[in-house]
Amino acid sequence: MTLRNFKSSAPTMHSVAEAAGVSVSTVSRVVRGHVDVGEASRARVQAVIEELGYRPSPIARALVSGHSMTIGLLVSDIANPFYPQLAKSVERAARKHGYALVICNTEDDPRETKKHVEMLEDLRVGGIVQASGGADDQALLKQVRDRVPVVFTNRRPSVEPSNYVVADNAGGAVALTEHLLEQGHLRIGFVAGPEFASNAAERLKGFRSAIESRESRGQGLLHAGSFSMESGRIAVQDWWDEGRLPTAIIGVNDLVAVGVLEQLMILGLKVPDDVAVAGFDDIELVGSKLLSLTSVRQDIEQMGIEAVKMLVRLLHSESRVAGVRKIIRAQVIVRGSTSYRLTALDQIRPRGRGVGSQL
Amino acid sequence: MTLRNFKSSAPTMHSVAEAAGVSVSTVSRVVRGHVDVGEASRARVQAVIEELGYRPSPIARALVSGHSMTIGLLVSDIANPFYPQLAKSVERAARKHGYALVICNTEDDPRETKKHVEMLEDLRVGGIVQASGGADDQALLKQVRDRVPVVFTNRRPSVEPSNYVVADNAGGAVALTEHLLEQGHLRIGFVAGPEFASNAAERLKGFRSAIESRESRGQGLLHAGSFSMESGRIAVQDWWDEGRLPTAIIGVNDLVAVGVLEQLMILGLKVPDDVAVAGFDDIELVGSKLLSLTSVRQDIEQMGIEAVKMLVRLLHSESRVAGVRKIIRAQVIVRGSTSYRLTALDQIRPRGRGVGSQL
DNA sequence: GTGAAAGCGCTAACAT
DNA sequence: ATGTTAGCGCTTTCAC
Repeated sequence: MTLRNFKSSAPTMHSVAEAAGVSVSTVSRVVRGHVDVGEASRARVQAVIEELGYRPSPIARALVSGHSMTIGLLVSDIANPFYPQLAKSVERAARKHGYALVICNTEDDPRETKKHVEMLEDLRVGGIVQASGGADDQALLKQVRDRVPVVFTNRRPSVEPSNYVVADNAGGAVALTEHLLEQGHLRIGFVAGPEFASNAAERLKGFRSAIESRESRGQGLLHAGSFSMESGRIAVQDWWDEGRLPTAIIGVNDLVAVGVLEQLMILGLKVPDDVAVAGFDDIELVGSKLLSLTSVRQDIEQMGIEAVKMLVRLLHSESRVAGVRKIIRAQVIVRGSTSYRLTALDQIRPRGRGVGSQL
Repeated sequence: MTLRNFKSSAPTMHSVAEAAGVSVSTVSRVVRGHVDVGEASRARVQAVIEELGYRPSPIARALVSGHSMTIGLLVSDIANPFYPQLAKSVERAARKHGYALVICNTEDDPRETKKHVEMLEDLRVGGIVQASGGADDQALLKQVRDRVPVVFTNRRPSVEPSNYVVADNAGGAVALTEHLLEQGHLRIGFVAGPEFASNAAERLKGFRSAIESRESRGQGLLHAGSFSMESGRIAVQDWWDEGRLPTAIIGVNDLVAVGVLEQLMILGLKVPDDVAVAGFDDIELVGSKLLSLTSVRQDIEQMGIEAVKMLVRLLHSESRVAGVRKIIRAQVIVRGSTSYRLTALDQIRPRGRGVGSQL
């Protein structure tokens, strides 16, 4: 009834304790589900918590414990459709484990990465999922030392030992290239990605090895590029200008492949009749009949789930094990862009070791 | 040199103070750029900070100040291409003001929204950008009371007074419909979105008013739907089955329009010859020559920037003003899907009051 | 089983 | 201009 008892701010542990007639430590125990609490107290505290609508402060918790229940996700470009799909999965999985997600755009710039990681450290994140690693993987690990566990995904890290979950990019590329060879293509073009991105490198490697295998009589053409549509368009135009357009073109990812499709259309060429086209990732869009793009599918959702699972396991294991890896299967989804026999009916060609060694 | 001085953890304000031979308050003043600090001390402290690589703890700051330098962004579905574009812009703008961004997926579910907002409150975010408001706008404002400023965007909130920055959806819809009418279309279909989404409602309203204007001799057809491709496909199929397919179809957003395109293709119909198609948002993808979709562009980047700007202004103004609004111009980007005279050359038809009253 | 007390890294009076 | 002190809301010994 006193005037000074005016505080209308959010209930704290203190106010709960007061209202329940116990000490804050008891409330703390109840909140954390500790065992050493009498039934009577527990019930009373629970009731008060309910009544007051008390919610523990994650900030205070983070300050004292050194951990916020947060995970950081590093992506090069959230506007690239692949990443939102991954982010969605990671967010879901993280939340299932009680973690909130902070997404950071690195733009594949080491300085940006560094700044973001500093911020994540300051936020006392429980762990970091790096989905767009590159040349600075080493620096990242050095920066966080053993303070924050890191799981790489999408792109295999360039440093060992490290924890990662990536798709069998090379295997997928081999399967895809073989599919194209089987279709009778002899001149196959590959629009590559940036060299610092290991997924791009592995896809290229798989392509090369398939082309160079002794059963193959195919010839490979290469064009440098990035992960953008623009990159695909440029490659096609260049090849066209040089008068040596391949009869089949692989984009290092679906965005590039879409760029390829676009430029081919502009040139008045038919897909797959004149040129077959395929990509990687099987992002949602390209499965549409409008594009009907053959693509190497990596289960993006599974990748996100596994990455979080790995991170959480790392978090809970006191020993800072490093070197946990998991390989996700990659399978070729054959669609109209590489096979004109296909109309409504798409085929699936499984592939990849899909083993997942677990140290 | 003592053994116990082993602590290798991150430098704190305390350790900086010690090393610089001053008190923590002085360090705090230096860090915050306070004026009342002697040149000598300031220099010494700066040097030590540099040397130790000290970074202030945002968590401790948040605990004492009640604010983390964070902004929450609520979106219905991060995998919908519109939102990553918005998120990117919001993140950039937020960071420019020193804020980090936390993205939350509400799935247009009030319960999810509520839970996420609770989390954001507990995180002591400086403000919230709600990009997917709906029936629960009222509840959201009630939940945060005056604790956290909220700016609505994309969808105009259903409650007044409130702060928002949205596009001139109705105006854009009118302009788009008029464009279709000018093209000679008399039966125009509109695939609507969920009723709780005001942007969808306003687009429909604009469509209706254009159709019903006295100059128009057009007839409007309506099909209920959501914001998904599926929604567009179903509408087309239904109309087709009923034998009353319009000669022009507007999707409530680009995703729906793409679904429309897809189903038309499956039915073997030509765009724009048999049916013209248009959408809203002008997301990056649909500008591609592959789709060449006519769309009502709202400057997504500008929308994000303005939303953050508004939020920051709200944050800095002690008075909790409510009722700040801004309307973004909407313009019809005419492409091949509604005009077969167009090939490489796209036209722009500006529209919208584009005023932006500013209370 | 429960409480008292120290302290996480800061900011903000209030001294001086 | 600078130092001292009291918290912010919690967890965590350590007593009892």
